[in-house]
Amino acid sequence: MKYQKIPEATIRRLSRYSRCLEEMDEKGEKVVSSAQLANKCIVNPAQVRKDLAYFGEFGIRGVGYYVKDLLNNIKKILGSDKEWRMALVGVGNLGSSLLAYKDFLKQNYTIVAAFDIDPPKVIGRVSEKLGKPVEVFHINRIKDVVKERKIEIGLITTPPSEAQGVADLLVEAEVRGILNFAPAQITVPEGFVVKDVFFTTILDNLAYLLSN
Amino acid sequence: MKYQKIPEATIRRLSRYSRCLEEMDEKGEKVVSSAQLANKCIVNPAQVRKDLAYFGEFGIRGVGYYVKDLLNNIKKILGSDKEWRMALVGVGNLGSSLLAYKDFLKQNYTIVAAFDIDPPKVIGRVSEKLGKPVEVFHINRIKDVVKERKIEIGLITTPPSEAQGVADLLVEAEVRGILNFAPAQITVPEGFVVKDVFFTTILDNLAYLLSN
DNA sequence: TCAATTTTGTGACTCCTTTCACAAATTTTG
DNA sequence: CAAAATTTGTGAAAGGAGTCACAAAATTGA
Ligand SMILES: NC(=O)c1ccc[n+]([C@@H]2O[C@H](COP(=O)([O-])OP(=O)(O)OC[C@H]3O[C@@H](n4cnc5c(N)ncnc54)[C@H](O)[C@@H]3O)[C@@H](O)[C@H]2O)c1
Ligand SMILES: NC(=O)c1ccc[n+]([C@@H]2O[C@H](COP(=O)([O-])OP(=O)(O)OC[C@H]3O[C@@H](n4cnc5c(N)ncnc54)[C@H](O)[C@@H]3O)[C@@H](O)[C@H]2O)c1
Repeated sequence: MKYQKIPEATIRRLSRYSRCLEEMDEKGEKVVSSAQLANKCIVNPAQVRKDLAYFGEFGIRGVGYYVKDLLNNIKKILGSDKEWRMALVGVGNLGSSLLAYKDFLKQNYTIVAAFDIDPPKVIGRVSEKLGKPVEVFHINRIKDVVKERKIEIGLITTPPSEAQGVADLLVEAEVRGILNFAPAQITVPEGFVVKDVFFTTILDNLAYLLSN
Repeated sequence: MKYQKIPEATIRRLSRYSRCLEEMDEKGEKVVSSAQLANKCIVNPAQVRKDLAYFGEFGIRGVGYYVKDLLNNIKKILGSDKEWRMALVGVGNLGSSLLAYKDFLKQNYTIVAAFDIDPPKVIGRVSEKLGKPVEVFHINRIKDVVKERKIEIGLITTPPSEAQGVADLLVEAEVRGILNFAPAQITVPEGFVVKDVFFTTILDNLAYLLSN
């Protein structure tokens, strides 16, 4: 297998396979064929095999894939085998809900600090709903805390007008990955990555499909 | 311009153009070229023109596009010129945050009813933070209320184990569009549409990009 | 042991999307 | 008014991504 550029869609599907394999593993299923996995994930079986083939040969001809083994391999590929430490900026509506999101606990993504600019939200506040509470700091402490807590991903849940400013702070603090929930186009230097979660874009998409 | 199948990516970009044009309009900008719009949206100028050309000729050669006019046209294409009435199912963490999301008020998407299965969340409850409060009903009333309030889109914010069941109820109530936040693969009959918002998929994506 | 069966991995093909490049339309300038 | 400048709309080319089809590898069963 020689090197090729890997399509972004492949990565998205790997994440899907990962979720399905986890379910299968929980059910105690040992082996899965590309056809079964494809069926569960609603894709083409050849697509499953091709996606996996970008990264190696994980299956056994005539048999299929060992669920646990394939799951581990996919996690290693995605980098979701390691613990990712995240910071949340903007402890408002959405931010609070993310802080209280219990499933993060079960997964390899953890919010280890939160930031806000509004003193009432900051002073002594921790998110109580979690087993392990999350401290809320004033935004002006972001650089220190990021360094101290080895934060690698930032979640932006401030109003859109603040998003670029917050992104700049995260970049300055060398947080290389940003997940942006504010509906604003933000730009970061080479070497940094932003992924957007735009509810409205998805709703517009739905609206289009329903209208046509 | 003859009919062609329109790429999904084109629809996503139209939504992006729409957001940018709205900003420009607010700033009072009257005219925009494909190059300027492309620059703002970080795409290729030819892409902008081609995307628009699927639907008609909206520009003037040598001039560009009238901001207001183009914005209206894009909204008409997306179906985001009309009011969309939505129901939210699952008034937990995330659900409450969506109910309190003020920007929905400014936009053409409105949550007009919410549902839950947990009586304490239902009885007499309304979401107070909004100017116009949202009533929370017991899930067993969904069919009536959907009909009565002419609901066209459903938001699923229940635990993943309940997502398919809720989707089935929405389908039965003839809600043709579903926005699913629960990390579970749900299926609906022909003629219905599901869009997923999987936080973990996006985080996996970030993790992959940061690891490689 | 060997034929039949299963299922992977992958080259070739098809289909779809993006980018390029330029004629056509319009405005601006001299 | 004509030439220069601008910018759209679009056919053609290039580039990616998805599907097909089959050889290769492994298992099963007689
Ligand atoms: N609430 C939702 O369900 C929802 C849904 C989709 C998108 N969004 C988007 O998510 C973002 C947050 O939405 P929300 O409803 O939680 O808003 P919110 O107003 O409740 O919260 C915003 C928070 O950001 C803080 N903040 C403002 N400027 C800051 C800065 N410079 N540094 C640090 N913190 C700062 C505010 O103090 C506040 O606590 C918005 O951009 C919104 O458009 C929200
Ligand atoms: N909280 C977040 O920030 C977040 C982030 C990403 C994804 N999600 C996903 O969104 C979903 C909701 O998360 P949450 O944190 O709000 O959970 P939650 O437990 O706080 O809320 C779930 C709500 O659904 C209700 N419910 C359960 N079964 C129901 C049914 N059959 N019909 C109607 N209502 C029902 C419950 O009573 C509860 O109020 C989950 O699937 C979660 O994985 C949440």
